[in-house]
Amino acid sequence: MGRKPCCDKMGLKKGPWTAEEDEILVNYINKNGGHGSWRSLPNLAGLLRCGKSCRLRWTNYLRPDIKRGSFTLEDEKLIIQLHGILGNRWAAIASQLPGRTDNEIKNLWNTHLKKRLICMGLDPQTHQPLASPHNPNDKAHASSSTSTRHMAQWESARLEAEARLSREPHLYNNNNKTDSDYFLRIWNSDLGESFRDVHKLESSIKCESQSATTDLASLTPASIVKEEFLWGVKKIVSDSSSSSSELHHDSCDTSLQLLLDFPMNNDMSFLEL
DNA sequence: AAAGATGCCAACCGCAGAGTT
DNA sequence: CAACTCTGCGGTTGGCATCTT
Repeated sequence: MGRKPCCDKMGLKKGPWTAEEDEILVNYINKNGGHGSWRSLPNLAGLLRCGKSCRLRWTNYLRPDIKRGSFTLEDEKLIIQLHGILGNRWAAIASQLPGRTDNEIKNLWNTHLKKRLICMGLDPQTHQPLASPHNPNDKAHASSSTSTRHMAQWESARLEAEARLSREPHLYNNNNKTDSDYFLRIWNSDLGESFRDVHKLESSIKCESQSATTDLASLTPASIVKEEFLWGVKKIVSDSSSSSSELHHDSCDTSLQLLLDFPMNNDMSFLEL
C-alpha cells in the first residue's frame, strides 16, 4: 500500500557516513545557503545516499548548532519534566533544549532516564508511582486538581507552538498570523499571565464533576488540546478587535474561563508530584 | 584472556500530515 | 477531491564499546 522507501533505489549507500560524505554534504549546504529539496540534494551534491539519509545526517550530526557532550543534571531534569507533559514527543522536547536533537534525547531517555524512573518506582510512561492497583494514593491522583491539569495543557500547547516555530523561524517575522503565533503572543500576554495567576488560585476552581469522569487510561493527543485552546484564543483575538479595552478584559476573562472549562481527559496529575 | 552480556548511539524504517498537482 | 510527493517524527535495529564472569 504505502510508498516504497526512498533508499530502495539500487546503488544507494546505507550505513555509517564517512568523513568524505560528511564534507560533501556540509559543503553543499553551506554553498547553497540551505539544503533545498532533500530528495534532489544527493544528486546535486554528488552523494550516493537517499535524501532521507542526508537529512538525518544533517539534522542529527552535521548541523552547526549541534551541542556535543553529555547532558547536565538540569537538562535531564528538564527532559523528565517535559516527558511528563509531552510524552514521547521527542521533537517537541528537543525544541526546549537548544542544540540537542530529538534522536539524542530519545536515546538518553531509553538508555538512562527511563531506567532511573523505574528505579525510583515511577512508571516511565505515566510518571506515576508503580504502585499496586488498589493503592489509595492513586485514587487521590485521579482526582487531581483540574486547574493543574489545565496548566499542563497550556504548557503542552505552548511547547508544541514553540517547537513548530523553532522549525519555522520565519513565522516570527512575517505577517502570517498562524495559530502558533497567536498562541505564543497570548501566552506571553496579560491573558497568559492571568491564566498563570488563576493556576495559583487553583483552590477557587471547582470542576470536580469533570475530573471525576475522566478516563485516565485514554490520553488525549496534545494536538486536540491545542485545537481546543486555539479556539479560545481565536475567540479572544476576534473579540479584542471589536471591543473596548474593558470589554476586551471581560472577553479575556470569559475566554479564559472557557479554556478552563473545556472538556479534557488528559491525566496530568503527575504535575502534583 | 576470552566469551558472553549489556550499554550506547547512529542510522534506518515506516507512518502520518501537510502541501502540491 | 483524489492521488501523489515531500518532510518530519517516533520506534526500532545493527554494530561497536565496555563491562562482567
